Order: sequence, then C-alpha cells, then structure tokens
Amino acid sequence: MKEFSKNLSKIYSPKDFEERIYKNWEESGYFRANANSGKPPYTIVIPPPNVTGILHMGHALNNTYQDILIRWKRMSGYETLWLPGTDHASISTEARVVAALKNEGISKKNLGRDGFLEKTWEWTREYGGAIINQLKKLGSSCDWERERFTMDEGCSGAVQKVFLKLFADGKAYRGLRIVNWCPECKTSISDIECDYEEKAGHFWHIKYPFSDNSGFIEIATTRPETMLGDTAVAVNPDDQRYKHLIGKTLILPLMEREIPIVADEYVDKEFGTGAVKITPAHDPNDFEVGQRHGLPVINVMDETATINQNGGKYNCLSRYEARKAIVKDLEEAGLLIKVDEHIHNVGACSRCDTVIEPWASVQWFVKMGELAKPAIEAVKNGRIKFIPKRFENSYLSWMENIRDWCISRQLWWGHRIPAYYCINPDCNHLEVTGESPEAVLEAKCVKCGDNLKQDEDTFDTWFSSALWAFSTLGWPEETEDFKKFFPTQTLVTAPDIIFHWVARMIFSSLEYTGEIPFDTVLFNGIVRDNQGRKMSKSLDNGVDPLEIIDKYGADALRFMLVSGNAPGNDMRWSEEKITASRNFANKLWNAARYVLINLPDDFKPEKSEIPKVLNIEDKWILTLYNKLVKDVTHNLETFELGVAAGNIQDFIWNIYCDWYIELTKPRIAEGGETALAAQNILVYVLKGMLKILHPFTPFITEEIWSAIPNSDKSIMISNWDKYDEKLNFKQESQDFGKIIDAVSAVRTKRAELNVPPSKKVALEIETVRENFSLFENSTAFFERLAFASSVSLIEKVDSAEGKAVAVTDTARIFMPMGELVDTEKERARLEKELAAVQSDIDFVMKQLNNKNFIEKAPAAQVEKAKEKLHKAEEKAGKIKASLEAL
RNA sequence: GGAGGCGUAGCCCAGCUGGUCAGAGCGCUUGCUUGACAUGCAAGAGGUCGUUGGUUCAAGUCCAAUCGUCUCCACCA
Repeated sequence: MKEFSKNLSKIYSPKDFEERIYKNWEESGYFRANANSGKPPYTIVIPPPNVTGILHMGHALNNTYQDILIRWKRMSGYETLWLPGTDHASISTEARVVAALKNEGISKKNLGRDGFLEKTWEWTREYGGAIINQLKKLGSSCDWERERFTMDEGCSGAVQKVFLKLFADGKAYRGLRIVNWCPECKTSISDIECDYEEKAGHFWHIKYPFSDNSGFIEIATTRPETMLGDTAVAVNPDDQRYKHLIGKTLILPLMEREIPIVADEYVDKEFGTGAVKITPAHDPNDFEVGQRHGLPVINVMDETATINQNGGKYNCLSRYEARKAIVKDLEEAGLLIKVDEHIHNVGACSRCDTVIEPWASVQWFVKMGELAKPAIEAVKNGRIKFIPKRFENSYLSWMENIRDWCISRQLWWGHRIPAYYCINPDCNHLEVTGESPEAVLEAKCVKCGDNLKQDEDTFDTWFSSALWAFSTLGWPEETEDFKKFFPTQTLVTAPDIIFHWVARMIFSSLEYTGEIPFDTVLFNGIVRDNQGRKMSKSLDNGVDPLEIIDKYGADALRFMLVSGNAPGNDMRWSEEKITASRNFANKLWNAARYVLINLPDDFKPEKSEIPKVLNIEDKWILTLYNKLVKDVTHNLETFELGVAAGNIQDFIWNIYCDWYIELTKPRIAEGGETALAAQNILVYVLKGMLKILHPFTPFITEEIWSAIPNSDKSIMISNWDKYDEKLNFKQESQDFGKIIDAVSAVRTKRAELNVPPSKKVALEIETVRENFSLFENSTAFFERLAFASSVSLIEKVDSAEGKAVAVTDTARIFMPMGELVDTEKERARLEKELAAVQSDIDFVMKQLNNKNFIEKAPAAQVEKAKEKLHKAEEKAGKIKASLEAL
C-alpha cells in the first residue's frame, strides 16, 4: 500500500495528474465489464461518433453525462458496461476521402471500387483513433476492450442478417420511387437527411397550348426546367374553371410532346392557377399522380442534375442553366405570361448543403407500417421513458406518420447490399443471400444460368446504427455479453437524432430481438456559444474541448457542463462558467490539502471511523452529509445531474469548508482527544465527499483519494454511500443551527458597524436557560468565528446602552461597542429588521385567520404556519425589546 | 400549416409531483494578508418570477389567452 502522503501539491494543477490517473485506471482493468458477474447489469452503449470525427463540445457534454451515470452505478454495485465504438458514417467519410484524394489528383472513379475502399480503410485506421483518444482525455470509463465499429465483422453480420430477414418477410423491397437526390454526393438520402430552408424564388406562369389550337391553359411552376419531363397537367375534378377541359390534350411547349389534362384531388384549386404540370420523375407528388393515371415517367436529369438526352436541346445543361434557357425560350415564344416573386422552402442536403433534386430512381426501402406499431406502443405504455418527457411527442408524431425508409445509398463506403441481379434482361432474376459474393457470382443465375451482378449500392449508415444496441453485444449470436447486458438501460443522446437513431433503434430492436433496446433515453441539450448560437464551422464559434481541458482540466470542463443544467435543455458556453468550476475544484483541493497537512504523523486514515464520542458540530456535519447522500442519490436516480452537482458543490463549499473546517480549527489547535475526533470526522466526511463527487470530477477525486490510504485502491471501485438513519441527529443538528445563526448574526452586525476582525468584543448572549449549555459549549466558535473576546450567558439583559444587538430566533446577542454604536443608525436598522419580521407575521396571520386555509390545507401545513408565526413573534419581541432599550 | 421549448436578480441559469422557492454562480458594493485556498474569507444591495385573465384556502409552479424568442415536423406545384 502506498504511503500516506499528506503532500498534495500546493497548487491545483490537473495537468500533473489527469493523464497518469487515466492510464492507471485503464491498466487496472476497472473499466472492464464481466459478463459472468453476479451483480445486476447496467449498460450504456455510446452514441458512436463518426469514425473520422473529432471531439466537439456536444460530445463532451454527452459523454460526461454517460460517464457520470456509469461511474455512479459502478460504485453502487452494478456490473457496469459502457460500450464504446465508432460509426463508419458512410456519406460523411466517403466525402472526406473523395476530397482528400482530389487533393492528390486522384478521382474515385479511376481508383475503382476496391481501390477506393482500400484507401478509405487506410484513412479510417489513420484518423479513426483520434476521437477515441479524445474521449479518454475527458475521463470516459468505457470498456475499451469491447470497442466496436459499425463496419467490423460482427456488426456487418448483423446488418446482413437483418436485411435477409426483412426481405424474407416482405418488409424490404426494391422499387422505382422519387427520392431526395443529392447531385453533389451523387446519392439518394432519406427524408430526414434533407433540410428545408425558405428561399426567395420565382413563380413562372406559363401557357400550355391545347393540341387543337383552341387556346391554352396557364400553369405555374417554381422549377421550369422540370417541364421537360412533364407528362400531364392536372386539375382538381371539382374545379369549375377546368372541369370541361379534362381529357383534352396539350402540346408541351419546347418539347412539342402531346400530354393529357387529368383530374386529381391532389390539386388545390386555390393555389397558383389551379392547374399543375405533372412531372412524375422529378416530384414526389407528381409521381403519385402519375401512378394513379398511368403516366409515363420521363427522367430528364442525370445523377449530377444535368439535363440528359430526354431533355432535347437542353441536353448537357445544368439544371440552372437549363432553367435560364427555358425561361428565355418561353419568353421568346410568347408563352411566358408573368414571373412572380415567390418565397418557398427548398430542400438541401444536410451533408453538403446542395439543393436536393427529387429524382425517380430504383432504390431499396423498408416498409415501416408494421415495424412502427410496437415501437409506438413501447413508448406509449412507458416501457421506454424519455427524459424529459416532452420528446416523446416528437417521437410519437414522427412514428405515427412514418413513411417507408429508403435504405440504399449510391456510395461505396458502407455495407454493400447483398442483392444480386441476373444480367439477362429477359430473366431479371433477383437474389438476396448471405452467401459470400464470390460464391454467389460463381453460382450463376438459378433461373437462366446467366451471370449475376451484385447490387452496387450500400446501406444507409443509420441502417447499421439502428442495430448498435445489440449488434455490439454479439447479436445474432446468443453470446454471454448479449445475455448479460441486453437490453441495455440508459441511452444518452441529443434530441436531434431522435428520428435518425433513437426511433430506428427502438423498432429495430423490437423487431429483431423482441426486446426494447433500453428503458430510458436521457437527452442532453446543445452547447451553444455565449451568444446562444449553435457552434458551427461556418461561424467559427466552436470551442475545442481539448483546449479547455488543457487549460482548466477535464474535471472543470465536466463539472461546468452539468452544473445548473436540466436534461434536454440547451446551455450557453462561457469562460466564466468554466473558471467557476475550476475554482470549485481548487477549493476542494485546498480543503483536502488542509485536512491532510493537519493530521498527526501516526494517523491511520484508512481506518478513519466515526468516533464514539461526538461533539454537536460533528453530529451536525454528519447529519448534513447523510442528507447530501440521500439528495444526490435521488437526483441521480431521476437524472437531475445538474441538481445533484449543485447539492455537492453547496455541501463541500458552503458547509464543509466554510463551517466545519473552521469549527474544527480550535480543536485541532487544542490537540489531544478532541483533535483526533475532529480529524477522524474531517477525513470521514472528506472521503464521503470525494466518493459522491467522483462521478462528476473523477480525476481530482482520485488524486486526493490516493493521497489518503484507503481500503479501496481506487475511488472508482469504492462503495457509494447509502443514507443511514443512524447518522441523522435531528435534534443536535437543529440545535447547532442556532449557533450558526448566532455567529452569522454577530458577523452581520459587526459588518454593518464596520468593526474590523482584529477588534475582539465580549459577547453577552441573552437566551432561555435551556439554551445555556448549548451556547456555553460553543464559546470557542464565537471566539474564533464571531471575534468574541469572551461569552457570557444571561437570561435577561437590562441595559442595551452602548451595545449593538444581534437578534436571532433564539437569542439576543449584545456587543458593547461604545462609541461605535450610533444610536440613531442602530434604531433605523432595528426598525427595518422589525418591519421585515412584521411582514412575515402579517402574512402568516392572514393565512391562519383564513377559515378555508385551516379547514382545507393539510394539517402539517397548518402546523408549519403556526410554528413560523411563533418564531417570527419571538423574534419580533426581541427586536422590540432592543428598540426600547436603546 | 402542425408540435414543442424558453421568457425568474445587471449577466448566465436552477427551481422535480402547487404550501420555508423567491435561489445558485458570475458581476457589483463594503470590509478583510482570519497561516488550506485572493482560483480566497466575511457581510451586503438587486427580482411584484413576460403580460392578462382563470382554477385553488394557497401559483414562477396548474389552465386559457396574448406578446417576444428559439427549435422540430410537414412542404401547395
């Protein structure tokens, strides 16, 4: 065992020990979870950061929450597993690698699929470790031996297994649909990867002439270039203006193609001209209208949103060039009626901000209807709880209106879809199989014997993240880990991925494992900048957690991130807050240093126990510590991490440091039995404080802990204290409150009179005889903390002449100040004080005189009011007496 | 168009199921080299809890309306 060191460095310098401590933890294996343990499990799976990502404040907040819960549960006797890992983030990683290759003058296409994947794996291996190491700097107690990656063998196996099952059950299907297409990323993206923004645009009103030359119909569009693919014009069947035209045909301008006028309920009579051009290949609603009326789908753009050969003379123009050219040509042809300014929502790729092109293409989808039902039920019936609860609303409304999920992406980095197509166009056989691609391709088409080719696409990243809660534990195998740690308990995440991730994990888990993936979802808010804006690259207002850790320490950062913050609420970043947290750490450091320095050399802190004989102040601090344990535990149980942190800070600073340490100083100075007793309590409570604070600020608590020899080698594996009724000294702690009040009252009075601490004054304390021994035994406190030269007890002071008086509920304390007391000022002060007490009395009297209150309020409430009145009246009496004596 | 959050001391925010909740931190004022800490100690000033109604014996705390602000969802061409 390590020597009892006593010598914490004079300056709190987290840099000196944080790294060392983390290494020790890792080496000692405390982070490791044991699947064979008999303890109840507590599991959190990390929201896997992007493999190429770097730690930002959001990660810091999210992981601080998780680590607090994990460390608390670990100390509370659970077999805890915090499972870490990273996400392959297909679209984001692929974009980064493409960009990096571009700098080297290499194109993805030239490199080929295999070459590109090789490069991307290299990239992943090179940069993938970065965020993991950064999480370690934060103090995250993850089980690193269980670290997973969404594209590792196990997770990939789970993805395949799930897809095969979905396909077999008819819940995964392939079809021609309108998807959100990003012409920059050259892939489809899902609805929730598309961000809408209001933009100023135009509303072009165009003439579509009738085939029979009998005039024209006026349509309006915001995207004239799509008219190249128009295959109809639709009107509302009830629209009197157009009813008679239904069935007539039009000549599509510029393309000179004949298209029909169809009737469809979808058309809003009130909007625009009431006649809508229908472009089934480039608009989701038009696509549906097209389906209903059997209209052809003419795709006029390629994957880069450039007009293709179906666009006639506009072939090879970009969509915006084409728009310009088309408008010009229409104008010249006299077909442009007018152009209105129009503000509308334009969808953009959430990844690269390129305007989305709704585009008809063949994609894979997951049928959501059946999957959503149990996922809705699980949240509705409370099997899964959201904290705060309000986020259940958005979850439910999304789930209840869910649309099929497009899961195929035209990317290479990701899980390749295990679907194979016969190359013979007459056969067109589709095979979905878990066999190795080599074997499948070797085997040829089972129907016609022709060659097969594998689907070029990969799955949406979220398709694999959706399985994270169980694929990481070994599913589909019935592994020890899966049996022990699944379902997990708490998911800690940000509200912006409720749909992307949380919802999909819930329905996936229920569908494939039959279990909920977790029972509680705790949401953390967003860390904003000091002006309340989101931290973003474009604003360059991000704060780097690593720089903050370097400057203030990980503990200060962690403590700042949880302090004064409620679950799900956003918070503002400010340098002042972090210095406040650092100062708190410094305060604890110095308090510990003081306690340790003052222990005798032969003190055995590892055996520090509560002494048999306790002073009143000892009982007082023990009672308050005991209450702290109860409060903090309760607040952690209800996920009120910010409140818990506040409880602890208040106790350490305002109770332990400001009072208890000061109260014990005279005893330490005195030495002997009473000093030893005080030292034991000081150490006992210090150790308790360290333990309860440890989940929040793991490094400093471990460093101080290790300076005190303990039976537990690391505070990480020490036991979380439980509320103990034996430590609840109700009477004594209440009594001691009277001493605290009296000391404070004297200090206040002295401050009002500007008496320097160096001027000691003899105190005369007037109180009832029952309190005499309480106050007499506290003489040393008055001497030290209230600058008393002596203390005398008296039942009734006759003359207050030349004396200042401090009044509490239980006592009047007289201080002979001679000329310092200005009678007039003193009178004014006392009158002010009396007025304050009197307003309390009036308030309570009013309450007690209210018949309804007496009758309807709970008895305890009435009792409380009476007690309050009693106290206030006593105090008022004391102040009045003092006034009279002036 | 729909849903939700926020609006409490100069600033940043806590206030869980209505009754010691009117609070913390920062800032401010005054006084302190009180041998752990000036990254500190002591004391103090500051708010009729956005506004207006309602429910209740009792409302920052529940309900309604309203103003301001932010976010999410939908996306009518």
